[in-house]
Amino acid sequence: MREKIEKIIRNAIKIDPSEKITIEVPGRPEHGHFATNIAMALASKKRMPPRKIAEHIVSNIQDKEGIIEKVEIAGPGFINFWIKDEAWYKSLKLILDKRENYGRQDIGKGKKVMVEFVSANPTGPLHIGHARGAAVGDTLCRIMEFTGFDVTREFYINDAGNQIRLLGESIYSRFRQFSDPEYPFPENGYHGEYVIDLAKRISQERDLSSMKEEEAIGFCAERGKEILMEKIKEDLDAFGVHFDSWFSEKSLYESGLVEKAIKSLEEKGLLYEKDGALWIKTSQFGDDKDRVLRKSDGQFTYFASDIAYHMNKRERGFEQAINIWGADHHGYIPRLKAALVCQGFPENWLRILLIQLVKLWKGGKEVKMSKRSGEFITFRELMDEVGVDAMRFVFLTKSHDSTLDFDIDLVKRKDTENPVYYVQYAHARICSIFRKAEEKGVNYKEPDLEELSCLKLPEEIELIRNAVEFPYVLKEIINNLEPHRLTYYLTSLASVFHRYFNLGTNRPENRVVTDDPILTNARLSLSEAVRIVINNGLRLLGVSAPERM
RNA sequence: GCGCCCGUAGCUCAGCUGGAUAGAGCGUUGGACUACGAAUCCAAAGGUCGCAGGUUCGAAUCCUGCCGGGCGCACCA
Repeated sequence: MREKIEKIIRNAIKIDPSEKITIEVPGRPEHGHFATNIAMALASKKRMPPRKIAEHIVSNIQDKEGIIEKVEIAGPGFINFWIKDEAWYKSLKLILDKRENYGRQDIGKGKKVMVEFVSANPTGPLHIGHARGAAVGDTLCRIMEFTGFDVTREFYINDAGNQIRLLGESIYSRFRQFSDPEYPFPENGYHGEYVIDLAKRISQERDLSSMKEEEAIGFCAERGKEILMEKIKEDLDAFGVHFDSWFSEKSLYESGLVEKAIKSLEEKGLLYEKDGALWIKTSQFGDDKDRVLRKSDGQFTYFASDIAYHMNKRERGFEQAINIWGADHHGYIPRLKAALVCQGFPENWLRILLIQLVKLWKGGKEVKMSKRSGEFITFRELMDEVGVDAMRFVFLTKSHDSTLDFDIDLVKRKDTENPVYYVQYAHARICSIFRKAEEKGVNYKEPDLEELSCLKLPEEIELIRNAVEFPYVLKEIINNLEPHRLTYYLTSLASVFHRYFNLGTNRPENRVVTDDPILTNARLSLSEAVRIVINNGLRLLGVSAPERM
């Protein structure tokens, strides 16, 4: 619908094709179904009063398809459009025809995109911050797939640094403490309960006491990492997040990709040696200063492997990379981007979405968490306590760049405080209407356009208008990488439906199921269309759409 | 000190990239079912959009400077 109006405007006045025309849904009904400010936007460029431009546009409008009921110029120069009911009925029919594919678009045109997210260190269980990243990342992926992108979900495993060594030391120390409580624990070791569990499990699998200390620590590190990765996979699986690929940092070293990356940078003259270390000239490309790739002790830094990793992403044919990171990594962005741009990567090849921190509340108090101190509530515990649907939905009700208060007691409540039930209830309610109709002997069938024309209530047109916004909402989400808009949209669609439904509470003639078979069928069609959109939307959120609650 | 994010109703947050009278949920007050499901709906009350300038026909939105809060500023990962 928007596209059609835009086309009509472009045909009515000469506009630079690059000029953007914003078409919005006005907040007040007397301003029409759609409005544009194009006349005001062009006023200064054309040196003409906006109302004059608007008049020019309006008088040149050619409505070949006959979708426009009325056009008005209002206020300083807005052009307001009213759409004919018939055009709305056609849109409604389109939803019914496309069903689970309604909203599917080819914005991406098959573009190969890698979305890397969660990427938690395998040194402990996932926590609530990871959960937020998982929810946002996975929903973004689902929406991108639905809009024509070829998406790969990847989890980057940081298994190369000394944190894995530290994990091994922590496990080994716990093992020794079983027999010798005085055995020292590593200074920055991992204190969580899970380390003790790992020590128990690993010592049952293998006789650690017969091994040399070094060997035992190495074994604990390797095995501990494996077990934790399994748990991470299980948790994500239960959350409905399935990665296509798990990429090990260690493998970058083993396959020589880090060396190769360094060599390539060297050939481009981007490296130099200073104080026994190898540096990269990122400061010339937007970073605060140059960075070390190889320390004076000969070890590569994490940054080196990260550069190699992103070069490898591109070599694997990805035309775009999206990384979803915790906000505490923001300082790292300029250097990574600089390192890629300096070797000729397109400016926006890598896009990074920062997810702000989550504050966990329980019993009216903030729960402070730290992996080192071992005081935390795990992702798994939360998921078991509040449920996947509520969790995924709540994480997407806030913009990703705003910190989020996650109140367990609140999210757990299965009542009106929880927006996920509001949307799910609308879905269940529609299913219930269909059950009721069947009980009454109504046979619902696909409507033709003619029949839909009995939908005359303003609330009915309003409902169609809201439902057909769905594809546009998805488009906006993709353009801005703001998946949280979907929950707002669904909540508002559910609201419009609930209001419509309640028209029938005291007035049977306004119910969906009435004595008039044609009207009933048309209203069932409308309800079905709403159900389809809610169902498609919830699917993209990874939230279930129950038929009963 | 420098950088990034946030500051909107009592609370938690949206605000369609500069538009018309700033929205939702919760909370408060008052209403609507012998039922197409009340997990819903209707109504009321509640705002100097952190502060001060600037840009223009027009600013919660863009720019500058302050003030608060969070997070970063390694030859760690």
